[in-house]
Amino acid sequence: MTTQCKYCPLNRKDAFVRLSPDEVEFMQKFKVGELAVEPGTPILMQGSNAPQLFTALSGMGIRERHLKDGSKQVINFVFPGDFIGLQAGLLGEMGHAVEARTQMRLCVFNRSEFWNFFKSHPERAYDITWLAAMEENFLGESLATLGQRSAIQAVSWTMIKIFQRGDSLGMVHNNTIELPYTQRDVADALGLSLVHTNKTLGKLKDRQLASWSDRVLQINNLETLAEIALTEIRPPVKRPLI
Amino acid sequence: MTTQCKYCPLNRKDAFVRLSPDEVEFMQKFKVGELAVEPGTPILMQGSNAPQLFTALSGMGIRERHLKDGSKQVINFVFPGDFIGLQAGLLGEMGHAVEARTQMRLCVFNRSEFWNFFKSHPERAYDITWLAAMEENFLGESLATLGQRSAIQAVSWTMIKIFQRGDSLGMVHNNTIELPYTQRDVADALGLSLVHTNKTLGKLKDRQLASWSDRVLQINNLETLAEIALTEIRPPVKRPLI
DNA sequence: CGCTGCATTGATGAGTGTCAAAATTGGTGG
DNA sequence: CCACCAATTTTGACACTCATCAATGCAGCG
Repeated sequence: MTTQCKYCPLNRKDAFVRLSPDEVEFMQKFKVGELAVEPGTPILMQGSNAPQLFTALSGMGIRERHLKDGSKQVINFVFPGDFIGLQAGLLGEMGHAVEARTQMRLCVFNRSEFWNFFKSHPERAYDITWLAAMEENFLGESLATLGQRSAIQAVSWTMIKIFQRGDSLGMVHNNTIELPYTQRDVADALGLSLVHTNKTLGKLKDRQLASWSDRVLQINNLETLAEIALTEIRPPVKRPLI
Repeated sequence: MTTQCKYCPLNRKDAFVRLSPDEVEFMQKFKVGELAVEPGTPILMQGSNAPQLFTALSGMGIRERHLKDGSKQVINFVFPGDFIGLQAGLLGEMGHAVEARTQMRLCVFNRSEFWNFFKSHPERAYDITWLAAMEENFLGESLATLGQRSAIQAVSWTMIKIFQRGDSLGMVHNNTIELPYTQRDVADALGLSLVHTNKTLGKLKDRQLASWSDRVLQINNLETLAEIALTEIRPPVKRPLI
C-alpha cells in the first residue's frame, strides 16, 4: 500500500522545509510508486543510466564508488529524506552506487518526467539545486577530512556528522543512535584500514568521548569530540524534501 | 571595456554547449559587469555570504577549504568557464574559498537576481543544476583518490584530470599545457606533503610519463598514466556555460 | 645583490597498513 | 536449546608509505 504524499511522514519532521498542500499535490503527480528493499540491496549502480530516481522515506544506506582494483570509497551515508539519483537525472549516469544498509522504503519517480518536473515548478527545481549545493558543500568538507585530518580527527568528525544528521531526524535518544553500518563502512569512508579504524574507535571509547558497539553509537562529549575533529557544532539547517 | 555576451569568447569553444542568441541576450540582462583580478587575489572567501557570483572568463584559480589548525585542502582547480559561487547563491554561504592563480577575468552576476534568473528561464536553471551534479560527480572521484589511491596513483590521476580539462579548452599544444599552480597546490589537493609530492612527480618524470617544470606540464604517455591512476580516458563532455 | 618563493634532495621517524589469529555476535538448522 | 557457520570486532606483531626536518639550489625581483 503506497502512502499518499499528503500523508508523507517525512514532511512532518522539523528537519525539512514543510511543503505546502499545493506542493504536496504537485509532487504526488510525479510519484510513481514505492519500493521496499532489504539490507544489502543495490538501489542504483555506478555507471548506470537509471530510469528511476528516489527519495529515501525510511531506512539508511551508503553511496559508494568502486575503483578498478576492487577497492571502494564510501562517499556518504544515506539518511531518510535523501534524494537519490541526482546524477542519473541530470548527467544520465551515476558516478557512484547506492546500496541499502537497512530495510528501506523509497519513493519512486520516473526519470523521464524529470525535465517536466524541473520546468513546471521552479521552486522545486530550486530545491533540487539547493540539495546539490549542500552535497557539494559536504563533499568538500569530506575531502578536507581525508586530506588533512589524522585518523582520530577523521573518525571523530564522522561520528559527529552521523550523530548530528540522525539527531536532526529525531533518531537520537539519550545521546545514542542506532547505526546499521559496520566499521568497514566507516573505514572505506575515511580511506583508513579496517584495523586502524577499529583501534581509533577504541581510543575514543577509552577517552569516554564516544562508544559504538552493538550497532549503537553513544556520544558522551560532543564538545571535546568537535575540538579533536577541528570542527564546530552547528545547528541543523532545514532541507527541502523531494 | 566590458565584453558583451554575444561576443563572449567562451561561447565559441567546443567545450561548451553553444548558447542560442536568445539565451545570450537573456544572460546579458543578468551580467552586471566584469572583474579583472591579479594572481593571489581572493575571489570568494570561505563562509562569506557573497553578494556576487561569477563565471571565469579567462585565467585559472583554485577552490580551497581552510581548517581551524591552519591547514588547507584544495577542493578543485578553476578553469575558464567555471561557475563560481553556487553555494553562496543557494546556501547563502561558501563552503570554500576561491583564489586566483593567474590574472583572471570574471563575469559578474548579482546574487539578488539569482532567484529571478532561476525562475524565469528553466533551461538555464537546469544548466546550473547540471553543473552542480557534475561537480558532485567530480568530488566523489576526488574522494576516491584521497581515500583509496596511493601517492603515485593520485598524482597521476591529478595530472590526467588537469591535462584533459585543459585539452578540452584548447590549452594543450604538443602535449604540453602551461600551469600556474605550484607543487604545494597539488600537495594540498591530494593531502600529501609537499616533499612527497615532489618526489612522486620525480618518479613520473623518470619513467618518462609526465614532466612538470617551469610551469609547463608535458604528458608523454597518457595511457600508461591512466593505468597507474586506475582510471579510464574518456572523451570530454560538453558543459553548459553560465 | 641579497631577498623571497619554489623546487629538489637526503636522513630519520611517526602514523597507518598489512598479516594473522582469536574473540564476539548473530543467524540457522537439527 | 545447542551446535555450527558466517560476519564482524578486537588484538598483537611487523612492515612500509609517507610526513617531518633540514639543507641546498635556483630563479625572479626590488
